Amino acid sequence: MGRRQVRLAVDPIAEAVRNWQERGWGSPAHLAAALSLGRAEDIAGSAARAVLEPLGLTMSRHEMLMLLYFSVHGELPLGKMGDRLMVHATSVTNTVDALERQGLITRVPHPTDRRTTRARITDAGREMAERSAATLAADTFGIGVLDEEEAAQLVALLRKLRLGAGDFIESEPVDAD
Amino acid sequence: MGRRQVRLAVDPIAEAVRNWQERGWGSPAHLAAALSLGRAEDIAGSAARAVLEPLGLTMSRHEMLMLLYFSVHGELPLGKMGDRLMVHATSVTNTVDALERQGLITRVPHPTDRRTTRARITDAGREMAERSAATLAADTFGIGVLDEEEAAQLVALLRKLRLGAGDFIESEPVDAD
DNA sequence: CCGATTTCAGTAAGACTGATATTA
DNA sequence: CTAATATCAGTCATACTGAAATCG
Repeated sequence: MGRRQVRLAVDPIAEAVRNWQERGWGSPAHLAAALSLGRAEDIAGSAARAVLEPLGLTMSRHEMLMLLYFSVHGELPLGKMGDRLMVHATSVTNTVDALERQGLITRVPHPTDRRTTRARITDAGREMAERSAATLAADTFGIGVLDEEEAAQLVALLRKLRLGAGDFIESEPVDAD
Repeated sequence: MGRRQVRLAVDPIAEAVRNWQERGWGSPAHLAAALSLGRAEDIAGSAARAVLEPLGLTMSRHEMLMLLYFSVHGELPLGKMGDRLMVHATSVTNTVDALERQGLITRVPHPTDRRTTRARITDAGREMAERSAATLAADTFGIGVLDEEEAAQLVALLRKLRLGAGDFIESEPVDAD
């Protein structure tokens, strides 16, 4: 997970942009942005994984656990979770297996549709969710060098990207009251 | 690679932020930024992988190929490549194996230090590098919804993040002349 | 019979650990 | 002898495909 940490003497992205321009391969703004996204995700992701690992969680497991934690009845069909987390059905099975082995969730049969199975978060799962969330927050999700305004700018830029990629449907912004 | 594509009715990140605030778990700006980074990388990464896959390349292989393509003599020691690409030595071995199998690079012995091996890009490798680079650029690296100014803003924000994480050493900005 | 839901078996790429051979 | 370099064997988490079982 993550990548080897070696401090480089020059910014490799700036260098890639320079090379790109020298060959006349078109505007490098999007190249630099794409490369930056990859590195930034690795930075934030590595920090998150480092926090989660001693808790016995991976990113996938943590995401599923939080999804269940915030669900209305602490319980969701596996298929719904696959949609929400945007992962394959087989990956859902794997992740549910892992979390169930850890006692953080349990599989419960759907009362009416006997094809479907639901996952339900356990008390231990709730405790774990609160603990991992608090630890991640205390670590500022690995991006604490950005202040709140910069983080907000980042979110706004990336929201346009996500919207353009069809990640979700545009809707009225809901202010927390 | 990538994740299952299902258009959601609401922005899952906005929802996570709302849940976060309701529990009083502190300022959600960094949460939203971290989640956005993950999704954005997935969007750009999936687009890149979709372009590279029909060429027989993965991200790792493509990065190594471009590194060699832009190197002064088309040739680098494996260890140096590991530093530059920030991957483990064993991963370098794997990637070099794959590219060599494809005839895009060859292993050449180091003339003086017989411990080290160098990878050299072949003519076929150069053609492939130019082809994959051109195709990725034509695809705007999967982030074409952003205009050049937005891409530049993104790069600037993420540069601060990378710098803070010790990705590279700050140095004088080099304007392309 | 058709389609939805979940699971299983198997494959692949990647990151890692630990051990090993070679050589500076 | 010690450190550096590269490789190998094996493990792990993840993503995927194709097939199967169950059931509406």
